[in-house]
Amino acid sequence: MDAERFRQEPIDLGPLPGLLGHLLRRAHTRMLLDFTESTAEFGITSGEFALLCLVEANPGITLGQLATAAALDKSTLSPAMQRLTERGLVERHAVPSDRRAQALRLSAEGMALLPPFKARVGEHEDRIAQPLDAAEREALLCLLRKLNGL
Amino acid sequence: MDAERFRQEPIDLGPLPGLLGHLLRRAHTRMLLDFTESTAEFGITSGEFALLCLVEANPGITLGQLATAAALDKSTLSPAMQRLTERGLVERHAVPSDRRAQALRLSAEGMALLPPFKARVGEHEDRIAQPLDAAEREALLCLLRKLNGL
DNA sequence: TATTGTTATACTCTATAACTATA
DNA sequence: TATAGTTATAGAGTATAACAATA
Repeated sequence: MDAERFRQEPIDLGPLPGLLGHLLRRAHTRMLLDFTESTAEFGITSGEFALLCLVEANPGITLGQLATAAALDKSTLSPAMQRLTERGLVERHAVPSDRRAQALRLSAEGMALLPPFKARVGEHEDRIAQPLDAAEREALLCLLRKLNGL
Repeated sequence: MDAERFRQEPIDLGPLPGLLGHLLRRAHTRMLLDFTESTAEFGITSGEFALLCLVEANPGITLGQLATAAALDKSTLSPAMQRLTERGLVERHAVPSDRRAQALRLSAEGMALLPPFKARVGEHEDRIAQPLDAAEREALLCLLRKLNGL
C-alpha cells in the first residue's frame, strides 16, 4: 500500500462522502488490513475469528444455525469450518436426532486461544476507533447494529 | 443465499455486536450484494462506480492521485481503469509535462452513463438505509466519515 | 420432497513485489 | 535514484448451483 493513502488531498470526492456504500467499503477495508497485521501470529482470519466467537457462545450449534447467525451462506461456512476443524480449534460432534447435522464445539485448544485473541482484537478495534470519542464510538456501533437489523 | 439469513434468531452473538469490524463486514457485504443486483443492467461494479465518480469530479486526475483519493493501491486501480477504458467510459490522455503519467477523463459515453447510474445507486442506498430515520442516517454517514478521516 | 452439509466454480476486492519507461 | 503505471501472483471474502446423505 502506498504510504500516504489515507491522507487528505485537495481532490474532490464528489458524491462519495455521502454514500454509505463507499464509506463502509473504506472503513471495512482498513479494518481488514489492520486486523490481519494485528493478529498475524495467530494465523486466523477476521471471518474465522467471528465463527470461533459464535461457536464459543453457542456450543453445539449446527452449521446451518451458524450461517444464520453470521449472515453467511452455508457454502461459505463449510470450508471455513473445515479449516478450523483441521486446525484443531473446533470439533464436530454427531447429532443423534439428525444424522445429517453436526454439532460444533470449541476444542480445548480453541478455548485456550480465544481469550488472548480477543484481547488482541480489542487493541485493534481501539486503534481503528481512535478518531472517535467514547460516545461517538458507541453511537456508531448502535447505528450499525440497527442498519444490520441486530 | 439462504432465505432467512438476515432474520433474528435466538442465538447468542457473543461479543460480535460490540465489534466494529464485524458490524462493518455485515453491512458492507449486504450493500455489495444489493448494489450488484440493483445495477446489474449497467454491468459496472461498485468499485468501478466510485472511480467513475472521482474521474468525473476531477477531470485530468492521474492514476496516482486517484489511488490516494479512493484509498486504493495503484496496482488495484490500474486493471480497473483498464477495464473502464476498454469499455469506452474513460479516456487516458497524455500529460505533456510527464510522459509517464496519464490524465483521466470521462468519455462522452461515461458522462452519459453516470446520471442514470447515480439515480439507481441512490435508490439502492435508500433501500439499505431504510432501518434508519433521516437523522440517524446522517449521523451514521458523519461518524463513518470521521472514522475514515474524511 | 425437503433439508444438512459438501464441493465445484466463479466473481469482487484488495495487496505485495518485480518490472518498464521516464524523470 | 525516484516515480508513474503495469503485470504477475496471491489471498480474503462471498455466492450459485449441483450433489450425496438423510429426514
